[in-house]
Amino acid sequence: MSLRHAIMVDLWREDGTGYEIAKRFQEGFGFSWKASHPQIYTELKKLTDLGWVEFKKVEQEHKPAKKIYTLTEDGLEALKEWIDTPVDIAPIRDAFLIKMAAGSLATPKLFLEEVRERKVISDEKLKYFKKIEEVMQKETGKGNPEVEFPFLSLRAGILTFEAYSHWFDEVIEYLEGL
Amino acid sequence: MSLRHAIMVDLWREDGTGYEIAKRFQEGFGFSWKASHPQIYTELKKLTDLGWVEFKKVEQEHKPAKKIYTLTEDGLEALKEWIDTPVDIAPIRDAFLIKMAAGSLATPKLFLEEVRERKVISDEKLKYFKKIEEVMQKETGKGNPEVEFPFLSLRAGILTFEAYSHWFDEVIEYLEGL
DNA sequence: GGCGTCATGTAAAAGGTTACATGATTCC
DNA sequence: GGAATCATGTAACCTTTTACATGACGCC
Repeated sequence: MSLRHAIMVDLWREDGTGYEIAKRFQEGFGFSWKASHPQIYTELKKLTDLGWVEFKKVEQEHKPAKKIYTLTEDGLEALKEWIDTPVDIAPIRDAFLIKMAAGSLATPKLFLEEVRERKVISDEKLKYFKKIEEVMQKETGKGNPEVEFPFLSLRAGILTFEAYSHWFDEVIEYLEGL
Repeated sequence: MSLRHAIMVDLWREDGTGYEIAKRFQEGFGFSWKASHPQIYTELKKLTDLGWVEFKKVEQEHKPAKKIYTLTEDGLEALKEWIDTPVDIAPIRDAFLIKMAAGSLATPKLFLEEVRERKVISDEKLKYFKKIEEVMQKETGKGNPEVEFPFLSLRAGILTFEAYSHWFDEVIEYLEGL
């Protein structure tokens, strides 16, 4: 049940509508979670029933009304409790690694194309992360845990995407030499 | 629907019972997929109905009868087709990264403990991967695609777990200095 | 006229986990 | 006596995705 807590952390950092949360999550939410909008609306309703979040309805002209959600005191307590409880290690489920293991069954040209595309996308993400890193390092509040922890979370993304980048190079080198 | 293809790749590499496939998958199946036994038995039934795998029933003394599954010709064709079709990039869903982003809400002692435990487990896995790597490098058939592709798949595991190892060091250094 | 953005949701289907069920053997 | 290994499966539940549904505005 980590979606619940991912939403709570997101709201803890900044209030927002379901729509805004969904947008942040589609881009990977601080590089750590992915979720779609129906999932988020459903979970926000459950969290409201629990009293862990609450919302203010805001009418808008020329736009549909929106609900701005906030984490409650109870929600913050529940979140702290969750953070102090160890979580399971995330299972690896990457279909591309299955394909790699059976790469000898692939049409080499198509496979090389897919690898190259992946490297481009992966490197773009890495570049984006590094840009954020730079901004964070210049930020006032350096040394402040509320800046340092998200920074470390970002570092996980940077280090893993750097690893991917090197891996793609190894794969491309092999495929080009075939 | 990657579980299906993960099972097919597994059977393509070596015939086996549902029980054996489940065992390999619990350990991460070549570091790329995780699945539980009810899921595998269910999928094997579907694959049998499709004619993509078949089994021989083998009676055993002092042990329950077992079904040894094999990939069929049709199954191999379907697998090749899948491999030539690009797959989506795997979403990141790591609850621990959520916790990291909100680490300032944690009880430092408990958090540091969890990170240290994770580093130990992660480094053990890395050591295990590196042992396999060594064995593979000495293997006859070096240069053979059926050895090289699984090797590259393993390399993905090694590079990402090395990245994790460095990341844990960064995190531990910060937490110890708090 | 169609697409993208803002903004909410419901419903059905697919994918995955956990609990239940059985039963013999071997090892501590 | 209890736990682990081998070997199969079903059923209930939870999680996630995809499709459906609505509606106004601005842009090309």
